[in-house]
Amino acid sequence: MKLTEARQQFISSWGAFGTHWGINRTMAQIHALLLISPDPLTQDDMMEQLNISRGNTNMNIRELINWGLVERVLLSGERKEYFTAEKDIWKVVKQIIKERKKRELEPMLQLLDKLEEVEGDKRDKHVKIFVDTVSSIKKLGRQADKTLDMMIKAEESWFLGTMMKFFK
Amino acid sequence: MKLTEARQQFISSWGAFGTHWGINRTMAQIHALLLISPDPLTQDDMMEQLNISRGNTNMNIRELINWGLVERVLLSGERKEYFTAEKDIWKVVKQIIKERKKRELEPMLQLLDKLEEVEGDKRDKHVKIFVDTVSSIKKLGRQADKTLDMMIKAEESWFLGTMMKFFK
DNA sequence: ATATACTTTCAGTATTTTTTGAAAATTCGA
DNA sequence: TCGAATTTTCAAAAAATACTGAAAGTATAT
Repeated sequence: MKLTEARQQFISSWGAFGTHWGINRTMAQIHALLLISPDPLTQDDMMEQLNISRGNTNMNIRELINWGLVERVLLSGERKEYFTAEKDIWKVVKQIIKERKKRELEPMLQLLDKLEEVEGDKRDKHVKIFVDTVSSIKKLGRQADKTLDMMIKAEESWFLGTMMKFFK
Repeated sequence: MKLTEARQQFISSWGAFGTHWGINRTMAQIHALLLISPDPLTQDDMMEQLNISRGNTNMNIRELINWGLVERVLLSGERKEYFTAEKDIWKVVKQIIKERKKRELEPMLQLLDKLEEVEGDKRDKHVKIFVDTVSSIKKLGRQADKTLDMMIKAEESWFLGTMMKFFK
């Protein structure tokens, strides 16, 4: 397979993959493009390579910056802004975990704390199953939260090495 | 907080949560409703409690069954079909991991295998970064695949217990 | 100061996804 | 075998989401 075709496939699959995980196609594609670009790109480069409008490009770059996956680079002597993505995949994964944990897991745990305090007699089976369900989700959620914290702090080598032995 | 309100909040947040993870709102809400229902429900029960149409209910129940999260129950002497969800959250999580792994991670790894074999000279920096990116995603993906396999096989007690010690 | 190069915004439009509801299909008891 | 109860399907409608492009905003060089 030629590089051009392979790049095309990579970008388009990364986009499709993203949509299964609640990330919009364009954002994932811009990220993919930057991952496989040896040098920083401008907005115009991305517009051209992905066939998308200026507005769309701009919005999604900003979003990627908010997620901590892309950053602005200033090239000396250049007026234009350039963008680049973190290339270390382990760091990328950790960053995504960090953000999703903050945006989704933590608020969910807070809600569950509130819901667990529902009024009512646990002898009522509706109350019982509600409280039991909420408690058990909370328990697992808290464990996940801790585990992910550790992953965020871990080095790839430590993580892969130890996990491998651990899980044989 | 009253049970009715708490249930409402639980269902609606579970739905919103789902949409952040590529699961449609109704499917997540039906699942939530079944999780906190002590007894099996009929389609009509769900339609009424969630205010959704028959078609929508039917389609999403089927989808939940495909995901292995809900099953049909036959109540003796009843013509109608009843449905119930697995209540053990650890099992639910394992089932979701299993399905997403099969549907998404595995096909992704297959694609990466193909893309890694791109033609071209690695002294070309475009070829080099492409191959390096694909390889490193593949490496991490394979590790995730193995780790998730272990989780799927593990018991909750083993998992939580050992993970806790492991991660202090 | 002004012109120019570049970036950001956002109302309107397009696309995709989800939902509806009525018709068709199926199941089951009599 | 018939017919009522129930489930399934799917074309059309609605809702949600994403994208465009032109105008407004900013920064920089001269």
